[in-house]
Amino acid sequence: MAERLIRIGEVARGAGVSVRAVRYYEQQGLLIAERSPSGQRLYRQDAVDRIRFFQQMFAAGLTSRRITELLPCWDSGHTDANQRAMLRAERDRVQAKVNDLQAALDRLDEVIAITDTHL
Amino acid sequence: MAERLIRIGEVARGAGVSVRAVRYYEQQGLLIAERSPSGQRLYRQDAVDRIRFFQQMFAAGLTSRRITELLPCWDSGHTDANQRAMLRAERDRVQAKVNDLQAALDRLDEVIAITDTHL
DNA sequence: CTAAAACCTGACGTTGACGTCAGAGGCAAG
DNA sequence: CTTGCCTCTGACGTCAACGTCAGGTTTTAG
Repeated sequence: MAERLIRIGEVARGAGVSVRAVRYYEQQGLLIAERSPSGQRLYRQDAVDRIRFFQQMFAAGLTSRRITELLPCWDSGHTDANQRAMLRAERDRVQAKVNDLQAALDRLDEVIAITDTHL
Repeated sequence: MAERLIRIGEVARGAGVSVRAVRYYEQQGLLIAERSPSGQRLYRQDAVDRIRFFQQMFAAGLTSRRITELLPCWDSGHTDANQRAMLRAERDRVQAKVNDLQAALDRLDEVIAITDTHL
């Protein structure tokens, strides 16, 4: 059977983002949609997963520009030297951020422990 | 001996931030400075450590407003119920962020491993 | 058939932590 | 004394990922 296409509202609800966000992703070249004869955007089911993936990368601090540059790595599984360098750079950056956050978390836990002592 | 006071440039260099940033912290109520007769800001040595601490909290996603609300917890070691709730909320938020970042990191490592296979 | 709900394209507004520029004063060295 | 760096107070600019509003079309439910 032909693939069932869904409209933007369903995609947004499915991925837990706003309709505006989905349009924004298209504007940034992250997510291309087909169009119905009347001009409405039509998506395949996997658009939901792609958006969830975008959210994950956004949370990791990657910009939409960087994601567009790295999308072929996921879609084709192949990379050039430049993309590999970017991947490693982002990986290292995220790793450093995890370390920073963990340190901050420790300081928060520290003061929580101290103040709880005074109960 | 009386405490040696330093000017804003030295503070900024010591903490690795811009002079503008230090002024901004004062504007947000994070860091109060004495003033010289001519109006220049004068800081104690520990201002550098305080700024490093601010940077750590900023990196963890706390706003300057939230930090001002929680500063007494560090300065006095005492908290009220409201502050304890905020501390735990921030701790949980940071913990969740660490988890998200770790998941993103895993996905990056995943694609790096795959693309390295194709060398 | 009609009204509500969903969709469309601009386009301006928001938030936080600063960057940057303008114009003016302050401070140690030579 | 003047050169040059540091500091001051506004105040507007920046960036990213959307939020929000306006004004109009389309789809759907009854």
